[in-house]
Amino acid sequence: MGPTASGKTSVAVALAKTMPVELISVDSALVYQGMDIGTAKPDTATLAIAPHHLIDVIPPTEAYSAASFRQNALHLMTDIVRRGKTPILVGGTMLYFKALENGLSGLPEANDAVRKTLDREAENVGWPAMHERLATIDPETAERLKPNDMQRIQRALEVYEITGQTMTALFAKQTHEMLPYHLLKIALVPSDRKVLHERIANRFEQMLQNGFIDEVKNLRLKYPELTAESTSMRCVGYRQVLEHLNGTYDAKELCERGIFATRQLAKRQLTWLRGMEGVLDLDCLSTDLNMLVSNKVKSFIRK
RNA sequence: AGGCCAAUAGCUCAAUUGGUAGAGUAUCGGUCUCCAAAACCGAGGGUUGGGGGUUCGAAGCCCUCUUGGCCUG
Repeated sequence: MGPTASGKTSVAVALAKTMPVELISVDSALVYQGMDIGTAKPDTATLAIAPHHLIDVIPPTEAYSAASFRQNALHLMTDIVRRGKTPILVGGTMLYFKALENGLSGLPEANDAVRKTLDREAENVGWPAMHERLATIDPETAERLKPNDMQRIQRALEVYEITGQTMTALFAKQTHEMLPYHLLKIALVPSDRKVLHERIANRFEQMLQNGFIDEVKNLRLKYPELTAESTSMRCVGYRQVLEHLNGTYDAKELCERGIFATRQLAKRQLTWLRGMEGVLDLDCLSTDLNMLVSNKVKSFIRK
């Protein structure tokens, strides 16, 4: 685990070269086909040497989710273990890690039609009013949600709409199933945030030079139904490129905003990592990082 | 060289025109159970370009300096 631009891929590839492991990507953006430059997806040469599961699994017009990830990852892990290898989960989508480890309480899956209906209602009355409505249905959930937290209010209402039961009731019912694996949790965190910020800036500028804007243009041509609201187009960088293409701001501002958005992403990822139990923190700026990780993993596998 | 205009938070800009400086954004911190590279919440930050003056009181008036822009020569 680690924030964006912490060097997870290179560590994972180094591991894959020297150990009987298989890599599973834990990344909500790498799942999209055709989104390569802006997601800093490992290139084909790298993927040939060190294959990653769960990369390029859906077109950008579709939506992935924590639940899909958990399901896919569990199947893959079973297969990998059967082949006598150790699964290595590499990525920065912390909700996916959490969903994998703790399960998801058997809530109903997302329902596009229900969400659209709720969206339309909210457009008229506003989310605070929807929040008030949730308070009459499921006061406990409403209590922990802010009136503007549209995504979670919508989810809570959606759950009720589909099952007729409140989220609170469903949480109480379901005991989380244990994950049948021993986990070694390693986080790559920077000892100096400034250095990570520099890396982020350099990497984003590089992406622009490598044709990031053209990548987005081509995606729009190939999938005319893509909009700014599409889950895939809400990814860091893609959103900003779209806004730039729509004329909201110039190239210089695109670069700035892309960097800001990436820094904010990294910050949120670090917040997750700080709150996680039993995580081994390693400095991603350390020069012998590969060796450090490799030693930890080796001794873990031996055990 | 002379004239005019501007200078306020890291950045872009407000301040009923003399009553004691606020927004957006950035930064920092946090929340997170099927969109999570998402969505949301909170915090810090300015001796108002420098110096002097007028006034009970100056971001706003006067003088001067500095910097930037425009105009004339």
